[in-house]
Amino acid sequence: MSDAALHHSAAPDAAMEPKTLVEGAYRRLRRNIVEGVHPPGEKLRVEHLKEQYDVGAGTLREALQLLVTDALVVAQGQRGFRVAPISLKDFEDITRTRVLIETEALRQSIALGDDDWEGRVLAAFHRLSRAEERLDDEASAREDWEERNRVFHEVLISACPSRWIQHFQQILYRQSERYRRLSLFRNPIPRDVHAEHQLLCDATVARDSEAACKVLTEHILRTLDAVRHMPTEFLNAAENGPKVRQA
Amino acid sequence: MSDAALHHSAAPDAAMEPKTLVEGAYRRLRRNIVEGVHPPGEKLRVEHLKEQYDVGAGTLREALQLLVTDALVVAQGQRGFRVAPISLKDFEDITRTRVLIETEALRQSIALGDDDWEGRVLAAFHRLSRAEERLDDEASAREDWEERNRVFHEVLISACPSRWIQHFQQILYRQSERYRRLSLFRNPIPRDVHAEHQLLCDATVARDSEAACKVLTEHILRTLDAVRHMPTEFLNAAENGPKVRQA
DNA sequence: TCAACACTTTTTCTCGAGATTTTTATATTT
DNA sequence: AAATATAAAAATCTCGAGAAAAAGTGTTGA
Repeated sequence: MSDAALHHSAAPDAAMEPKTLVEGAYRRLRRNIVEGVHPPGEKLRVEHLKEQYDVGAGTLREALQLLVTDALVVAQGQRGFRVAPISLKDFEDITRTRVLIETEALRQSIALGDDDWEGRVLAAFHRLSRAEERLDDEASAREDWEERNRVFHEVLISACPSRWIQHFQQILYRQSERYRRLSLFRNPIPRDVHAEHQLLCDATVARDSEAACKVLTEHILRTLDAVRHMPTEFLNAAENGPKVRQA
Repeated sequence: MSDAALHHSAAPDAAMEPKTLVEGAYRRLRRNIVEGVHPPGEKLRVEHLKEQYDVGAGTLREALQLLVTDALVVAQGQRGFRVAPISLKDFEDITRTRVLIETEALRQSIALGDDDWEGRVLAAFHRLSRAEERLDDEASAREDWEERNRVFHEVLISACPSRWIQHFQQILYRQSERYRRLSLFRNPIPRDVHAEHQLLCDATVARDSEAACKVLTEHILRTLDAVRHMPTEFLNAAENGPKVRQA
């Protein structure tokens, strides 16, 4: 279970702050891996990272083990840890599975969401739209956009009562984000993304399950295309070797 | 990610033996939790368990963290670890999500499986049937049956190319098994389970996706009924612990 | 009787150091 | 020069001890 326990977790995870050093290191590490600070395939040497994250070796190891089950880090027998590698095949898998999970979640959400949920959807969409307007101007807007995009997708399915589906959605979204951030390293976020979000928001509030799921599916698949057109170096140069070479 | 990393893991996890003490402790702990040796809600004190599992405190903590992400153990802030509690609501969620995941996996498996896969399905079914015959006679047959039932379900979807779907299926199957073992603590395995497996096997080898998924869905839902008719003490008396008072 | 406070005990959390294993570098031989 | 073998270096894995926090216990006072 990522950070918040699957059971009895009232508040969203990002809100409450870590109660333990392990959890703190876990979150910072996870963020840095998703954001590409630790690129795919990079060797994660405990001796070096303990200084960078300012925790003991054992503590850092525990945080790494948490990331192993999240599939963001792989543990190789007795040869330490390493950032999970990436591949087009893996991202295709992630994308298809995410479509399966997230459309089902949206379906349930639309069927069961109340007026309050509708309000939250509109609010999240509005916040996202505002961030999209600022994308070209300020450089720092990218981080805002990423955060608000995540929240928008989360709110969309927040009326889905299944904790497990939401859990799997979180895991897959994080995986997707890692790929997307790589593909958007140069390419800006295309204009029509906003239009897609608009359609998705409209169909959802109109309680049109089929239309909403259709839009969501295309929306998710669009990211796959972006990664497909990504320079191949990004995907294969990930198999970083013994001598760690920074990107 | 349970025990085998999601990426590049050639052999099934149960086959290869642990390369590290952490992984060994992780597997033994997981098995004991699924089998109910550590009942739901039980406090998992590191100081006591380190002797039972014959490893150091830090090592045991790492193993526990792995189980946290598997949702078999919950970590409570600074109040240690505890076996994940159970509830009928949770099991309904697990069951429905499992239907979603496992039917999709079966669909893909049927669509893409080759002759070799068909053979493995028949072989797994045969082994399971033999174990079912011995269920009444020998007492030790229960463990055999559990193992072969798991393998049968795994083989059914083994031709599904999605690593992520298989990963989620594994997690959910383990969760289900925990509940099933509780519900079967007294009640024996009913006779008609064999008939269901037979139907499932036949429809699968006949490449009849719709029929196979229908049978599989009913098969999974049947376990939910069994748990529903379970004495309520099992579900609520789970909040074990020294002198635990509910919040 | 019950609540609040201080004290003791237990448990968790964290860190640093030693033992294996893997990896790198060097030297020797064919 | 290539390949094997030996030695050195680095990193991992593991354990036990100390600091921080929680739970438990008993006493006092209204």
